[in-house]
Amino acid sequence: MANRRASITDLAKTLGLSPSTISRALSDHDDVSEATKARVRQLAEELHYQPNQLAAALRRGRSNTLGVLVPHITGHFFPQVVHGIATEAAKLGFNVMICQSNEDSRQEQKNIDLLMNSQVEGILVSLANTTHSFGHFEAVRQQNIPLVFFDRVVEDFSGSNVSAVMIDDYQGAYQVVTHLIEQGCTRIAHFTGPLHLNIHKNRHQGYRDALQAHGLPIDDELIMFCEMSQKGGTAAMRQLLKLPQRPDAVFSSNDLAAIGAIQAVKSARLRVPKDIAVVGFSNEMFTMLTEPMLSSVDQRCEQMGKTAVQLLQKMLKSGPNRQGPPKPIVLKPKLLVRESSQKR
Amino acid sequence: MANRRASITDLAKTLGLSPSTISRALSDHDDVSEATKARVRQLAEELHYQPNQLAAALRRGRSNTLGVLVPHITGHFFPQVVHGIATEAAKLGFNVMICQSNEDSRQEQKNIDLLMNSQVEGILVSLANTTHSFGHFEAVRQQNIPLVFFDRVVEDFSGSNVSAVMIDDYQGAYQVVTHLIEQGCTRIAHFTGPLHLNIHKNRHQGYRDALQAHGLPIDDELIMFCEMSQKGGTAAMRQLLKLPQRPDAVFSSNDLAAIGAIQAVKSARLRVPKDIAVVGFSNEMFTMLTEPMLSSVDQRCEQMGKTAVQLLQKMLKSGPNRQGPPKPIVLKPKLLVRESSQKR
DNA sequence: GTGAAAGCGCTAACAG
DNA sequence: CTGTTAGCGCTTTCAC
Repeated sequence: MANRRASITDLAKTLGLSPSTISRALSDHDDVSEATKARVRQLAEELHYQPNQLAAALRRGRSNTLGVLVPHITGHFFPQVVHGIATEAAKLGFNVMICQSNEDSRQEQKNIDLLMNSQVEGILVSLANTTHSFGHFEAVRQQNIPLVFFDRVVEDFSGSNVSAVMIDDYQGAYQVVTHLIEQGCTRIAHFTGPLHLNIHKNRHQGYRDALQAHGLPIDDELIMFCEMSQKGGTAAMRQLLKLPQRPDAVFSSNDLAAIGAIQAVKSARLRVPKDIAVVGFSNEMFTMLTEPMLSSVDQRCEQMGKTAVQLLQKMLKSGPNRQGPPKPIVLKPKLLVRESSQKR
Repeated sequence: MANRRASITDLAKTLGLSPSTISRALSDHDDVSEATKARVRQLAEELHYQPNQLAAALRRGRSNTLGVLVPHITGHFFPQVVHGIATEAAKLGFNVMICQSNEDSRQEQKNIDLLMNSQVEGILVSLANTTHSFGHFEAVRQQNIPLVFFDRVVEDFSGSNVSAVMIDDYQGAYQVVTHLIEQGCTRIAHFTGPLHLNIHKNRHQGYRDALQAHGLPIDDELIMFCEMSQKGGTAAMRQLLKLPQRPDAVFSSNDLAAIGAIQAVKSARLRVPKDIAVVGFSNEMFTMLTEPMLSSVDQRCEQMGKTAVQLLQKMLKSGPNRQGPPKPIVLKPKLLVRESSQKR
């Protein structure tokens, strides 16, 4: 019963015209008479004609589709970025095909192949955290398909059609610590995850440099390598509270651990921010819900998605023969000061 | 410089074989000799041959792609569902094309067209909240493209290839209220949004029926039509606390308003759950972060996505000529009792 | 202003 | 086991 859709050939036959004319009329080509266009359009309407993008794409060699590959679509960050990507892509007239690597390098590779097979015109990728070799991007580079890494990028993978969008974690951390110092804090602790991950490395460096720039010592005692979860934050804070001289502030590399810290402070009958100020990182939705509300750093997730698409389009437009690869774009993060770090 | 990809024709020429043989070899067809297959595969490997899905899809008449249309990819619910969809689709060998309606009926319509033009094999939709007419789904139905609505469904839109996946809001609400009653609560308030929205209507009805089933009166004073935000919840709670006889529990139709209620209770120097028990709805991530942790109802978002894809595949397999439309699937929600509603 | 013809890359029926 | 042929639906020269 499959009601086959009307094709250009069908329209052509019905109107006694040639397929070429129909095609031209539908794409509002200049050299088709208005009269003909009108007839064609009307019949198309009547028959609910739907152009077959597959065929058009095949013929044109352009699919009008962008490929997106993210580790997953859960949590806070990736959905937001994907939202930014989808929105911007739609605005520029691209379709979007989305794949998840599930943090698995093997799946990442398969999905890259899949996207290339699907003839996407460009690819946006955030790396799986298990990815350490980049052979699968070699093919993309060779085919000169524009490739934009975002957030989790390959630093030493360049090419005339490869670029990246990141957020300046260093800068964000630096701002946080400066802000805490301005609030009068002098013993500022830092919660961080493993430093082989870029985000932690950079945030940590921002922390150190900001302290030094303001003439404050770096006290290893105050640097906690902890699991960046609520529990991890609570545990780390408990330990800090046992120090002979406890800290007067905590900068946590994410919001979850910051919340954990706040809870530990509270249950030790101390107050945030009076006794200990706390700042997180990422501006998760729940930062507005805690008591006190948590200061944090906004990562401009949506902006990142949007920027990545724009960058891709720029590469698409200029073609691969421009002067050198496009410069990576580094977004400025935004410190949001809320109750948890405002002493007065 | 665009390094054109190797095509089947290229392989054929190089090996002195016909395209058909190459095609068959690559798809591991039975009637190609192992020797030939080996040669073909090796050359394909060497040349980094990538099959052109567009061409294959056009020829086969099957694109292997599912279309997804959601209001947006933000917040908690939709990203989760999309994640479920993407994961299950990948498992079943489908690509996924994702569009956002931005809660706009007009965009919804355009995106439906887009998906159909892209020759998707099936469509998964959650309606924009501004959609009140359904003409744009008419075309989908006529073309017999399997269509699955999820969460926000069209109730009176049926067809041999149309179905739906929902969650049983009524049941969830009923469970909540029963649980509160079992905790000894007798004056249970309800925060709800406008009742023309299905989710609110059903949750509200579950509330009423559970009260009645346990012989408790329905007190209009305790039913608060409020903005379902944190602020809205706080405001509503403040009002309730002014009543001569205040409630001993609140069932909020979402988590955000529930958090607001908790904050109001706390700042009135009353205790949750001792004085007033609170339960939300949706099991947002932040329910684990509040003090006390918020009891809520899990909507099985990922499961919903997964189920929707499975349902779609079933329709795809059985074809449009089965006996009647597939039955809508109603998922059972899961009450999660946490601190905010446990009296002992 | 319109038509004829060719072909994007692949697959499937049919023939040997 | 392999090749020939035809064509999915569309666009785009090139003619008229």
